[in-house]
Amino acid sequence: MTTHETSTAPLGLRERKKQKTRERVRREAYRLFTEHGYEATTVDQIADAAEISSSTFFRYFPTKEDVVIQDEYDPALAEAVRARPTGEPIVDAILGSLKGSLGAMLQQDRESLLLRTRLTLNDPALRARNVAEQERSERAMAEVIAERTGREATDLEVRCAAAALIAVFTTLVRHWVEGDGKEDLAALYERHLPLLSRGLDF
Amino acid sequence: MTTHETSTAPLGLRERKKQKTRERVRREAYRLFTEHGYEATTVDQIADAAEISSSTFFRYFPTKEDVVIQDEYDPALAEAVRARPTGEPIVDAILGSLKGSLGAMLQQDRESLLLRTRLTLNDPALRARNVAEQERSERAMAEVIAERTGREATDLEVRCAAAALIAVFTTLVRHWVEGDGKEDLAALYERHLPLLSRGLDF
DNA sequence: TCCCAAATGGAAGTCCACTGTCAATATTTG
DNA sequence: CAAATATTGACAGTGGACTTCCATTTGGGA
Repeated sequence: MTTHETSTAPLGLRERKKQKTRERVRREAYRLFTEHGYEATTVDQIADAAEISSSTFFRYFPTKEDVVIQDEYDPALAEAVRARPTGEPIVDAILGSLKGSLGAMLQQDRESLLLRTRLTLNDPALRARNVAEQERSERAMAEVIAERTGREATDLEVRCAAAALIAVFTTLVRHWVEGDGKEDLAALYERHLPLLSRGLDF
Repeated sequence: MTTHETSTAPLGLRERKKQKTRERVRREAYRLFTEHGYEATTVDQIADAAEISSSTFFRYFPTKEDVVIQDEYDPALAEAVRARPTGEPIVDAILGSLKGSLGAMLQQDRESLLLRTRLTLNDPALRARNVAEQERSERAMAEVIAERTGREATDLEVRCAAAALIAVFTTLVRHWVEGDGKEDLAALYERHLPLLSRGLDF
């Protein structure tokens, strides 16, 4: 499940239409982006494909960049980790979470994750956006670690740990994408995350 | 020393002038960027400040982004690590390098590093560029680790380690910049890098 | 059913990065 | 010094993201 349903009143026709349009625009945008690249695709083309005017496009998305979402798996991960017992080491807690609902989530969104990641990894213009997301992930992770250890989230040690964790995540996802998603992402985590808990023995 | 002097024939007036101009443009660009931000500064303004026409600007720099240099400390680090004894664990090797010429280099470029880092950290448009640099750093680091351990640089384990290292570097530099460079960067490395070698004990 | 507010399309317009051309000027070379 | 060559400025584009405005359409409530 990708979208957070806000507890839902019957939702009139108008709203439903808007939602449809929003989805359609995104779908077409992604299609064009993967076909021709992000930069090479103009807003006009997206608008045409989605059968709206370009002014309407900007009513839905403040900028072209905003079409590219990022439904934050890492914050979701942070959330999942929160549910784990406090004594458990952080790496174990993460791996534990992956076996639960989070793993299912990953499987479900596999296609779209693959697509989006490939885009943000390859298209320079999208990277900036991605970096911002990554920072949020780092902060979220730092907060979880802080909660679990009674330290401050701003503690340099904690920030470093969070950064290292997210960096490994990213590396694994990148590897996974490079292999067209054929490998099992969860297995990659299980195999390589312990590197950080046992220490770099190089 | 920031620029690599190519072994130098007497270098005519024409060349000397070009070099001057190049420097002037960059200097003015940086000044304007820090004053008003990267996006908010137009090429015309830079050209005016540097007293050239905007067409000349583009003769010197293919794109506006290209004005922002990045003299790659991390690859330099990789180089320094190469000089260390092979048996030494990677983290120790890095810390060892910092005490040598690399440390001096950091001190020397302190101001400009501070300036540039602040820029690339705060200005979304510059991040993309930065990310590319970071990837190069990761690859360079991965290669060093590979050399020292007889593994492949493409080994996932190696890539993860390199990514984690660079991530911690970045975190430390960011912290350093946030504190206006008042702390001792080398000391930060010494204090926090061991986190990775002893393992995340959270 | 009728009216209002919201959503849309269309067109014209702004801003800025970047390109192409050409004539003027500066440097080099012989 | 003169001819050849390189560098520059001025100027007029182009393309694409984003804005503004207004007339039209559409959905929702009375």
